[in-house]
Amino acid sequence: MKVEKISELTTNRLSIYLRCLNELIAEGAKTISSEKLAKRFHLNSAQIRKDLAYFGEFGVRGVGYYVGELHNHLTKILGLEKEHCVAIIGAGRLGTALTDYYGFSQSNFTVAALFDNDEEKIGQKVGNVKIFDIKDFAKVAKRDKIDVAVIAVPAQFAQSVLEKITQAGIKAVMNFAPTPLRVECDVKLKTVDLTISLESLSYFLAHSNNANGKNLKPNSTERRNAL
Amino acid sequence: MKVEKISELTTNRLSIYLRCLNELIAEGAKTISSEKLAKRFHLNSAQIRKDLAYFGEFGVRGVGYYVGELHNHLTKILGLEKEHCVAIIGAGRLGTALTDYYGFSQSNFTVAALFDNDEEKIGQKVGNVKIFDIKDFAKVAKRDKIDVAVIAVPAQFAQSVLEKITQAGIKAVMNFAPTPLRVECDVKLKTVDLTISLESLSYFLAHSNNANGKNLKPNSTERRNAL
DNA sequence: AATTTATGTTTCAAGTGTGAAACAAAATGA
DNA sequence: TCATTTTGTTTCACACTTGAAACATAAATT
Repeated sequence: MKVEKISELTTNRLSIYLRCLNELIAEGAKTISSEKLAKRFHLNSAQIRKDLAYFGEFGVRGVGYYVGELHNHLTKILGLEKEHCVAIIGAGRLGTALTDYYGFSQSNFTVAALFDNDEEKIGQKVGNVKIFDIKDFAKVAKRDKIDVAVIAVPAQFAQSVLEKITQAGIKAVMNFAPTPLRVECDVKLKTVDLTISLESLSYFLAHSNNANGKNLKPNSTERRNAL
Repeated sequence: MKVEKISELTTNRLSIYLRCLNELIAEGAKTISSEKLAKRFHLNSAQIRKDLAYFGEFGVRGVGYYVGELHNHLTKILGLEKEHCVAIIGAGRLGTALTDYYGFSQSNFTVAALFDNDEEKIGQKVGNVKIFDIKDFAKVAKRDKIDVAVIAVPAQFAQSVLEKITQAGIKAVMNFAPTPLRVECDVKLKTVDLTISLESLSYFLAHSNNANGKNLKPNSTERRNAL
């Protein structure tokens, strides 16, 4: 385990770099310099080098980075060389939608199980994924080697679901319930709050008078989100 | 239009406060002090007062805030007193899932139209929402008074879709395509990148050795996302 | 009228992230 | 061998957010 603390913004950028490399590989590029990478994908070359330098010396001075090699390094750094098994808790609209969301299947994340407390739903299937009783979470999670959980239940149940799954040993959780959750520090929680995002758009619409001229500078918080 | 620049983190917190007030209203509370609000919902009382003070004097010294009144103020500030009409571009899995996602219908956001370029899909319906040809976006958006667009198309088409909808006058866009997009400054773009979030979880799993003791301090970036 | 409560407002220190600049080191090519 | 390219690394200034502290102000209560 690396002891230096690496900012999440840094690791988010690693994801971006990996995507860029995928494009370059598809084009057959062999090497790329930080400068060219930055130019092409609207990034910052100094930051690319700094981000990568946290994890080792992957480049060759005078040459740049070997595309395939760097891709492998980033894949390893991000832990994407192994398959991750995902459980989705909540077999409602959002949960079932996420179950066959191409974004999961495309990458190294496989949805292995759905959970709900509705007896009508338990035992049914969404695509190939079976719906289990949330009471059996610990057992099923262990059996199916679940290492990532997605919370897609109504806000009022989210905290208790979170506690249940962390007690079962899950260390990585993505939360779609529009409520802040509290977790112990050895558990990683990512909350995706669509309500806040929508209301943020609404705020913008309410406070922008569309009279001012356009300009192309992207706004800074969006830049942070995007990179 | 307020001229002071208000941080997006501030407006995100306004959304949180609004949720808290909804709970309090449901319980029949009439007034609440910033201190009690903070204690109960794990917020910071000084920050609550500061955030609210950007927009006016809503509290009563010696009393606190009148719950219903503050709720109304926040609703207005966030522009949630009017209905917003949402168009979703991309009638794939994610797009159709979002279409009947309760999170949209519950609030003041109504999905008014779906768009796609697949002739098989055009003309069909998802729930009550009709799927239109993306070529007709400008026309339909004007007719149905669309003011928010959601991009749910594959990454490689996202930028061109974005340009099409901004040319039609849309000023608020939520992007689910896993790619950074460039917009003009008078357009608000929120990118929700589930891939980055997942890979961030993967990174955490790859770099945490689960040997260290637990502690309850929430990690700072999650706190920022949640509040 | 005096006390209490709690907001509105300002100020400040601490932490974090960004991006520019400078430069040594290493590899390539002429 | 020498010049060029580009990384790896350090340093610095700038900006932003947070949260604490201090205090005046206003309302309510005794």
